[in-house]
Amino acid sequence: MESQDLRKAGLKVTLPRVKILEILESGKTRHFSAEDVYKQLLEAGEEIGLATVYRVLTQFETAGLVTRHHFDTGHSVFEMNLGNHHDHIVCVRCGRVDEFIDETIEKLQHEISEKAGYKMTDHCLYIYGVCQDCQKSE
Amino acid sequence: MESQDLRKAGLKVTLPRVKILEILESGKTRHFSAEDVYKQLLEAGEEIGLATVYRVLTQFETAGLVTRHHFDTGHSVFEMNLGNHHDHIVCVRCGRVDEFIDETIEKLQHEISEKAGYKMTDHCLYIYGVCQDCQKSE
DNA sequence: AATAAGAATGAGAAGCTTTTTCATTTATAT
DNA sequence: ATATAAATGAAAAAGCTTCTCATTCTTATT
Repeated sequence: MESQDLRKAGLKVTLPRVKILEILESGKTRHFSAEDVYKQLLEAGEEIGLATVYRVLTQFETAGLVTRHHFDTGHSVFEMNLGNHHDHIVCVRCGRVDEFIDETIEKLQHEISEKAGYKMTDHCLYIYGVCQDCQKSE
Repeated sequence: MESQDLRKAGLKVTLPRVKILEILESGKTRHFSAEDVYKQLLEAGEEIGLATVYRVLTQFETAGLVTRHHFDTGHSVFEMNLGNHHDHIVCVRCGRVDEFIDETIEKLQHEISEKAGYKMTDHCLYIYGVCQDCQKSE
């Protein structure tokens, strides 16, 4: 039950928060802009304001439920935290996002951090490019 | 002479472009927001509009003279390309930025792009951590 | 169940960074 | 010197995100 997640995060169980959590967990996609979430809410007949969507997503981020990615496409993208780390490859034309994981790169990052004297806390690797579909329609 | 760089890039040699290039090359800092550049121009007594700063920086980016970084701070940061591509390791405490380059990672990124069907245009790898100084003063 | 207190929400305004518009100015080739 | 196409400045607009504030809802307490 999602309401437990909300309670654990110290958030009251309200309709907007439950609905947004449902969408994020629905699994249709994994990466949502605030606008994406807002549209899905409208389609589902829920009259929830965009401001609330942003507020709730920010709260979810603070609570560690979602991660916010700052892609170069100009808007933020939110993603449920499912515990499995991965990096992103983003289409600069259509905004499509794919995921990948490369163990070699992961290891190298730790080595690099050590060499530089840093205690690594996080990292993000974004590859930008033109996806297959967008290459066709050039 | 900077004007040669501009000509090579197919850009007319205009006062705004020369002045902005000078600032970027001044070496006081390596990372500038558009606002940073704009302020330095004002301090230098140059009446150059912010719109022009953005335009010129974007042109410089297209021309390969500068690289644009989308940090999580909400605005873009520009940096002169000195021919040496590198990635960034950022201290989450003090904001210190170090640079590094790892050829293996570079190669792997290209391979990953191909596998995913993308034509890679760019990438950015940020490692976040606590730098040596900040680890001491914990 | 009813109530009180505080938190959450919606709608719109506002804030920021960045881009666009358009009349005017400027660089460059002739 | 002149024509022409590009560049510029100022202001408006765009796009994403946050803030304000009156209203509504959740939750703990009667």
